[in-house]
Amino acid sequence: MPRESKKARRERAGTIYDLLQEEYPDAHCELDFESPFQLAVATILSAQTTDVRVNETTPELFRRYPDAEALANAQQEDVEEIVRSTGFFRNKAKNIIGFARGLMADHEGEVPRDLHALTELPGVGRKTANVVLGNAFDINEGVVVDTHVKRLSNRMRLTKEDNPVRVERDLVDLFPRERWTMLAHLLIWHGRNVCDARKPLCQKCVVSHLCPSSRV
DNA sequence: ATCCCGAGGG
DNA sequence: CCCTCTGGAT
Repeated sequence: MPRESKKARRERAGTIYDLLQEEYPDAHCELDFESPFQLAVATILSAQTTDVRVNETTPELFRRYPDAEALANAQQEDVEEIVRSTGFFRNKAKNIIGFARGLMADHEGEVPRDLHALTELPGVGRKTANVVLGNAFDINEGVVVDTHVKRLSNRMRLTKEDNPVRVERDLVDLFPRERWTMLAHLLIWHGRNVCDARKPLCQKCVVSHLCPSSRV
């Protein structure tokens, strides 16, 4: 089996995208939010946790701390109690308060529409920044690479990299910019519903014929 | 590389 | 019990 050419991989990637979009026409960000600030906070909380669990904690969190000014003045113990069930709760409470204070100090309480400015803020890495830019501002700055995107990209051999930054570099090279945000949603939905981490349901997978890891 | 750290599934 | 869930900081 010869090494797949760049052109062939781009075509395969495009077909995978089309089939997944057909399968998940309503794929979207499943975190509940009403502002860029709320999406950023919810995304920080979503580390190593299901979005369902995040959505259980954020109504109370945003009721008490609806914006950066309120959260910047919060007591850490109060925030810890609200976000406890998301795991890593001490770090997450510290991070979202630090994030709010950073917004107040450097951005007049508003979330910047800039990847570098975002990643300078406490608790915000490249993944979180890409989520905010793509889903709060409709800016296709990069591809969100989370645990699902990394796993599926490797299984489908859209990349051979393990480092998330390198995975993203391969993905932005394979897909046109206007597809970057939706690509992550499609891979995440497929990862949750079919291409499970432990027991992938290759029999139910609409792209199994394009996947080198398929066991069908 | 390691720490943070909760909940649900198999 | 072990693994996984939209990671980031040190």
